[in-house]
Amino acid sequence: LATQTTFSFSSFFRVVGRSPGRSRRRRLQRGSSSVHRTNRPAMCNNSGGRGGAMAARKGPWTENEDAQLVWFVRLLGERRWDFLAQVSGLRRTGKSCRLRWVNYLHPGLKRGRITADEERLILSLHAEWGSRWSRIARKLPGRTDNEIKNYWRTHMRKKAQEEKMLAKKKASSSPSSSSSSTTSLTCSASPTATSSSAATTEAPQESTTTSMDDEAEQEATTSASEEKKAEVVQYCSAVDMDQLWNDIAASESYPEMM
DNA sequence: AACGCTCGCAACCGCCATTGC
DNA sequence: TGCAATGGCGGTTGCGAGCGT
Repeated sequence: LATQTTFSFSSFFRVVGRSPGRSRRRRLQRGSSSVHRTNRPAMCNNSGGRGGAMAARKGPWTENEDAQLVWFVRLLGERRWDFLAQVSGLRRTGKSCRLRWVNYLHPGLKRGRITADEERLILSLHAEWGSRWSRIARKLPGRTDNEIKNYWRTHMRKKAQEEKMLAKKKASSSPSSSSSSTTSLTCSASPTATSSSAATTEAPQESTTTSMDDEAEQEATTSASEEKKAEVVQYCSAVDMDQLWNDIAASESYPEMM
């Protein structure tokens, strides 16, 4: 069980002591097979990796993982995701941590349905920029590129279906049909957008898919990691975070000190 | 109640640009 | 200047909920 500790205090200082950024580590995600295309809770090997590095977890995030990630992001800031993933003890890749934070945990996120205004904006921006989702997302505060992308896919699917229907109708009816029928679809509010007030409501934190293994494991390790967290807090609160990063940067000059 | 279908969304993958040694 | 690490981005997948039959 000791090897499965959710937070490794010693590794924190070991890593802080050396370079948090550029470890001579092989890329985690490259070259991994596409077999694991699943959201199921699963442990899956990374290709390569440091000596003794644990396999990165995949699948849905648990509440504990979320809490841990939030805690460490607040501590270290929204940067150096790979480092954060290492020191947090989360058995996730930096990419995964970043994604989770950006798409789900970020405090500025607006939950709820896309409003009619937002939809109009998305449509116009998409017409202008195409599938530049992150760019579009920047124009919609509180919305993520993933969210907009998903919305657009659904929207376009609907649109495609409706246009198919219209085309069928046209084909079956006389050729002299009315002309304005198709255009109303693109820029009007979708049926879903009518309840625009829903956007402001705080979505309940999902507690969904915590597997039995996870629960048992987390229960066993939570208290221990809490203690360790407290120690880290003590360490980190004693130092200004900029100071901390400066220290880390300075330590990078002596990578083999540890 | 059981089944199948659709939708919404979280999370993954691979590619690529950037950064730093 | 080249290479490796990292992060950002767009595309894709699969699960679960909701709904109709």
